[in-house]
Parts: sequence; C-alpha cells; structure tokens
Amino acid sequence: MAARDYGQYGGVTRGLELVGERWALLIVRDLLVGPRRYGELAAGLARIPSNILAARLKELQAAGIIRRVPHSRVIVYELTPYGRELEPVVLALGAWGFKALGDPRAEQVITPDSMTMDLRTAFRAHVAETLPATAYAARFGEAELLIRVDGSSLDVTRGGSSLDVARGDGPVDLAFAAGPDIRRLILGELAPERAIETGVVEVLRGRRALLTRFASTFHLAA
Amino acid sequence: MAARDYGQYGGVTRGLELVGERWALLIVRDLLVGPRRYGELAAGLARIPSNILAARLKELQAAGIIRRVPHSRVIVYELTPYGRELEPVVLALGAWGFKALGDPRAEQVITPDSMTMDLRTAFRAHVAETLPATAYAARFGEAELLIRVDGSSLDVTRGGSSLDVARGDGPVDLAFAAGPDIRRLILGELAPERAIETGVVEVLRGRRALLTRFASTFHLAA
DNA sequence: CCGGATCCTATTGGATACTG
DNA sequence: CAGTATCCAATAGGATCCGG
Repeated sequence: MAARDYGQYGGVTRGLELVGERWALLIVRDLLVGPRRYGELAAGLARIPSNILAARLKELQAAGIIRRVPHSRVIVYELTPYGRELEPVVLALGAWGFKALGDPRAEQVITPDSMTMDLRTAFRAHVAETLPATAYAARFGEAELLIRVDGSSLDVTRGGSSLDVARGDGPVDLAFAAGPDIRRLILGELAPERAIETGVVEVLRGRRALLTRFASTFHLAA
Repeated sequence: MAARDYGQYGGVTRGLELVGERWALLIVRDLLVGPRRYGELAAGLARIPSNILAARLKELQAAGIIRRVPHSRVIVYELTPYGRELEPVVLALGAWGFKALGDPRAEQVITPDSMTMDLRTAFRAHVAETLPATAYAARFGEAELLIRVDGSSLDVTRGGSSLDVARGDGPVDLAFAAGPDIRRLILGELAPERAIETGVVEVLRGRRALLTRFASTFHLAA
C-alpha cells in the first residue's frame, strides 16, 4: 500500500494514512448508507474525477476497508466489517461539520446519501424511544427521503411519499419540503412553528405539529 | 478561506473542507494535548514542511478552530472552544487507526503528543473509576510520559519518573519501558504477564502486577 | 534562536477523452 | 457501465533565507 505517510507511529496517523486522502472518507460515507456501484458513487460524488474514484477504490480495498463484490452481472462496492467501524468517525466529523454549515454555495448540491448521514448524526435514539413510531417524507433540494423512526431505530431510504405506499411501507405521517435553513431547526436555533411560518419548511401532508416531533428527534446542539 | 471544496452541502463535507487537508488534523491532535508554540508543533510533526505548517495554522485560524496567542514574548497556538469539539473526531479516528497499527516502519517515530492521544483513546473511564488512583511512568521509544489515573480522570504529562518527584506530583506506582508490541497488550491480544516475560514491557520500578491494572485501564477492543 | 517567508522541484489531484 | 489514459493545474516536500 505505502500510502503517503507522516513519519509517525500512532493511531491518528495510521487512520489518516488509510482514509486521510481527499475523497476517501466521502466514499466511506456513501457506502455507510449501503453498497453502491461505481456509477452510483460517481453520481453521488458529482465532482470526483473518474480516475481518482478508481484510485481510491483500489486503495480502500487494499487497506481492507471496502470489498469489490460481483453481484449478478454488476459489481458493487461494500464496506468490510473493519470499514463499517468508521461509522463513529464519520458521524463525529459530520456532527462537527454540520455546526459550521452556512448557506449553500451556488455549486453545492445535496445528495441523498449525504443527507441520510446528516440525519443519522442528528438522530437522538434516546429521545426517539420515548415517542411514537413516525414516518416522514422529506424533500431537501433534489434529495427526497423516506425517514422511518421506530423506537430507537432509524431507517432512511431514498424516494419519497409516492413510493412508500407502493412498497407497502405504511403511510407517511408527515410529508414536507425544506430549504437549507432547516439546519437551524436541527440546531435548535429556529422553532418548528417559525420554520413553517417563514417558509423554511413547507408541510405537504400531515399534521404540522409533527414537525416538533421531528425537531426533537433530530437535533444537534450548537 | 475558500478551501478546496467538494461541491456538496452537508456535515461531513463541511468538516473535510475545514480539517481534511493534509496535516491539519495532526496539528489539532497535538493542540488537544495543550497549547503549543510554532517550533513545538514543527518538532512534534517532524516531517511537516515549514511552509505547510504556516499555511495550515493560518487556515485553521481563519476557520475559527485555533487561536494565535502572544504569551509574554512567545506566541502559542491553542484550540478555540469549537476546535476543542474536534476531540471526539480525533479520538474516534485514533481508536480506529490504532487497530490497524502494524510494527513501526524504520522512519517512524513516536512523539509524546501522539502517544498521549493514543492513551486517551484507549482510556476506559468507567473501568478506572473502580480502581485505586495510580501513577505510571512509561517510556515508549523516545517518548517518556507520566500517566496519572485518578477515579475517572486521566492526566498525561511529559517527562518521566525523574521529574515527578521534583514536581511534587507524588510517587510513581509503576515505571516501565515498552516496545511497540505494547499495542497488543492494549488490544487484549497479549496478557500482561506474557508481555513482561517476552520483554515487550520491562518493569523498571514497582510491582509488576500493576501492569494488569494498566491493561484494564487502557484497552481497545480489536 | 524563534517564527516564519521564499524558491524550486516532485507528487497529486482535476478535467476530459477514450476503451473493453 | 466500469473503468484507463493523458495532460495540465494545484499542492506538498525540501532547502534556504530573513527579520525581530
């Protein structure tokens, strides 16, 4: 492997040797959501050059972090058990970075996978446990997600309100479209009612009061 | 600032924009141990080019992660509160990377700051709480550390057994020198008695049985 | 000395085109 | 679709120099 090293012997240094290269941790982030094909990774990481994606996949594979699995005619990449152990790292970094989010710049997009991981970082299992099971359909920019909270477990899948019924996933309790300022709701800087009043969140279906439940389920202290 | 961006809007991406550049997180790691001068950082990060260190310090400062403090004739860099919130990220990455450590390569050194952070990642506060307060003096390669565990709190400082008495820090219960295979003790792959028998750990002073206490205080599951 | 700034070279990463 | 190949721009590395 011999990735670019730092000349030091220690845990952090070793970690950076393995996943410190540009784009590497974003590939891991997307694979934490689920196995992905080469083209799906390329689509989710819109600006990654193809050669860099190919190089990172090889390095991550050599490091035992991901696995290349031929899966009935198509090839998918998935995390190994050791790769999955990066989840706390990605969540911690995501939580920290989330607090430094400003308004999106013109070229910035929101991908379903990145949004899914952001929801996971903000998910408070111990709070959710005390609330009734709830299904949300949420649209953030282009990304449309189906978010199911049941007890202390969270399940986020792609596609929104139109798909869930066809899949027999049960009804959605609250469907909404949100602008980027929804981060302020999650950071506790914006009250749910205010979010609706100011148009940050547009409720498409369901009781608006459920947005309060959403806000207490998904929360990051600023 | 306008660090190299990824064209995505999300927590992980934002985090990587701020601390994803080469060397950045290692600077943060060392500053988590305590404020450091430019020269101390350069010494701890032996292979960092001077221009890169200077560039990173400016970027981290612009991002509100560190602060440049003139401190009676000398300048020290220290973390801001927001920078200190990177501790979980560094610890998580360190714990993950620690498990992938092999034997040190020829050019690799162990620095006191990196060793200190490795001990912090492996520290089990809830176990330490159940044990008597203990002071260890440990030498790993060049790095000599004084490790004080008291209840659920851990304090690691530089310098070894010779200094502690002069500083009035109380006596050291166990002093030892360890080779890199001590990582296997921390990973639970090597029993304390075996570590002593095989020379991985050389007890210099104190009851050898205390190494068992050390091993249960500092532990990372493989 | 300490805390950098400057210069130059060696590697990496980025954009795009191309192939099995 | 799943990558390679090529070429250019941006960074990192290393040595040296400079001002307080």
